[in-house]
Amino acid sequence: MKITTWNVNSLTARLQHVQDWLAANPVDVLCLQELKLTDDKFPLDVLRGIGYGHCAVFGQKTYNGVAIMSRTPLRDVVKNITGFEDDHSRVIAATLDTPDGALRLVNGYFVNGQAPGTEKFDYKMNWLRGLQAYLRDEVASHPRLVLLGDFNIAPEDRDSFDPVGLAETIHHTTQERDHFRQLLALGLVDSFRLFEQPEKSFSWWDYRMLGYQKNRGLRIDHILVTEPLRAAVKACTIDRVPRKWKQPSDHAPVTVEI
DNA sequence: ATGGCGTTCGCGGAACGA
Repeated sequence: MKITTWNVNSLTARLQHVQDWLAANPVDVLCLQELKLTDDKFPLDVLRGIGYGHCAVFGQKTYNGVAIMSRTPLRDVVKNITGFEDDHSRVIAATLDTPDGALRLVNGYFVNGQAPGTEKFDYKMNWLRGLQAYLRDEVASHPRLVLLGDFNIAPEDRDSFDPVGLAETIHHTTQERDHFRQLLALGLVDSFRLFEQPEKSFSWWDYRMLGYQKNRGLRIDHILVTEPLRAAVKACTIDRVPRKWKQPSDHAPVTVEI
């Protein structure tokens, strides 16, 4: 079972890349962030045509928007964070039935937060508090749970190309990293760090300043799994190939094999 | 670096991203 997270930075602009990537990487589930389209514009016919006919979609015009695309049926879809009022479409959860039992998927496009001291950063902190409370309940009721998406947090110094120069800036602040650790404390593990990984492994690179070419990136897209799944995780990899394509998303897809 | 680059909306340039 392969499950992928990918911030596509507009599904409209990236639909061909999604199709091309899935043709080469026929994963079981693809979780998308930053759809930047409303539900009625979601290209279900195209995706059904390439084998992903089971889609849970939570779109929004221009900004945000998340979806779970699956080869097999999804059930018990929940949109946004239960108990946290939010105007943005940032979270969608669904259950996938597998031969090994039910798998709860929680796909999130975490708040960016702009910079510490701004209203957007305060929103990020409140949002993270809401997510944590929600996930405490979700983890309790779903032993086999995967939390994945664009976290907009570089959890450790090794997840940034410039941890010294960018210390305490957005994605690197102590407050954001505390929130990441608190998610782990709910009983989740960062699947990427279960394996030996190349140094300077990142999932996002700035479009500007030759960010990708110089590997000036951050690892901010993550796949966390609950403890009962830990032993079942076979691999977690970042695919930099589509970042080299023409007009790419600034994020790379991250895949876990369970 | 207050930059750059890309997407959206909409038709100029602002908002937003990270």
